[in-house]
Amino acid sequence: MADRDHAQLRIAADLVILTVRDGKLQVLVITRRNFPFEGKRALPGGFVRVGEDIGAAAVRELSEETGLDGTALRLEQFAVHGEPDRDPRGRVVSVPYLAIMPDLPIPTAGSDASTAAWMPVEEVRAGLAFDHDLILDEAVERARRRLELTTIATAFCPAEFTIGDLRNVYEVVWGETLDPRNFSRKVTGTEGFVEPTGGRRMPVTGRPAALYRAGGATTLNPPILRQR
Amino acid sequence: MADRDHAQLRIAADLVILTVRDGKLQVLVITRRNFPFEGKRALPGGFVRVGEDIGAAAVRELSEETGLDGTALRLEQFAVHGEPDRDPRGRVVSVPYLAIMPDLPIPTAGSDASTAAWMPVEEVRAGLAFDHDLILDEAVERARRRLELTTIATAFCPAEFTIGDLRNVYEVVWGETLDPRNFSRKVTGTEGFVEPTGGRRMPVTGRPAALYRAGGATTLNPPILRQR
DNA sequence: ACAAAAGTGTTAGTCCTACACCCATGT
DNA sequence: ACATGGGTGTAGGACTAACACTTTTGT
Repeated sequence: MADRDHAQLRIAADLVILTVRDGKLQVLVITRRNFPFEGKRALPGGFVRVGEDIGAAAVRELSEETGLDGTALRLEQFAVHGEPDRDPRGRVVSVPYLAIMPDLPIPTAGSDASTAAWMPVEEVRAGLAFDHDLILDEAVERARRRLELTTIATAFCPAEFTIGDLRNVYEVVWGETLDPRNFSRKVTGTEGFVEPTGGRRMPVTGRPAALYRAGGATTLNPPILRQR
Repeated sequence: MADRDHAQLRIAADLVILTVRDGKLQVLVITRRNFPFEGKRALPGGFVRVGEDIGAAAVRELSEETGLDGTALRLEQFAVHGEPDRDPRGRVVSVPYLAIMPDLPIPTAGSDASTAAWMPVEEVRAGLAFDHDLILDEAVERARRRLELTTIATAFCPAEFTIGDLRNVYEVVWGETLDPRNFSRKVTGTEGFVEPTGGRRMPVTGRPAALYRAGGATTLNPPILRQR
């Protein structure tokens, strides 16, 4: 019935951390220092330890490889990849996590961390180690859907942001332009999406924009749907 | 860095197979014959073999335990559970799959299969082995969302069905009643959701209903949203 | 004739889109 | 004054919910 020869089976927790930076959707990647795919870019992540929870492993690996604090992020797990030959080291089942964060500098922490960097999703596409290109694509599609139905877009923004900042997130992630007037109304009219802080921000030129912080709601009703 | 003591780590593929039967949402469960939780109900599933794809293992276990052919089902993988102590036999990471099928009798195939049966979700709730109650809840919530955005409801129905049958699926899975008139228009007005077969079905009493088959579309645009 | 289920018409409301227009600032 | 981005008003269309009403059968 159950076979016992599982010596080589391991679980890896991998992370797709997305941000909007320089007007582009960017992903946090590291450069591998070891076999296999040495020198190639890959998603941050690593093996789950004995007795360690998978989500905890994701947070730990993120910290070790990039210096970021994963406990502050909403990590969302999505579909695993476990094809028997996806890793030349043996059977490795990858459990991927998606998180979204504002454009912060990567703390160039200790040993491993020096190679972590933001890279535009378009640039790394088809260039990552393992099946990480596929995992990245699935994460991006998931993030796009999440913008439709949840308030996660605020996670791309700093603590205080303008409606224009938020619209920029949607435009960059979806790759389409939105009407600023209608978007503004839709966001401010949705209970719990954003709350005015009372502050304002002066643009280089133009009328000052009101500042907002993320509201308490997590789901968006009605949803903000993409054009099809 | 990576530790090597993974002797006990195994992957299990578990299945949540849902149907609508006797006006209730039902799930396919087996009765366990072995340690642990012997005699308790559980979701069908079992350990992935060396060199075996996880999805293939799900199909194989479904066939072994229930006699059903999983290749005919759209299996959809959702969030894994890998807490270190979720299985008394050691570290087992469960990869759950959701599938939806019409109300068919369970083939009482060979040895293991005799215990497989449909059970109403409400009746098995809080009574399953391992953390299968939790996995079931997540699967049901996922199925509910799928009805909103995809044409998956037709998978609950036999090859030919009436609009009333389809409405009954929504009502049972969502646990709310829908207006038959508006539902009928919404479904027949959505390109690719259902196609008329030309046939009719006579109810016990009342006007005959036109028969339909599933159309080619998989996503539902516009979606059919639940009341909030 | 009646009950029951299927299906059509209609109306009022909500939401979305497009775009004209006004607002507030730096240069 | 003018360019620029922020924001409001508004009209037309699409979609929805609610429900009166008609159709088609078995008894």
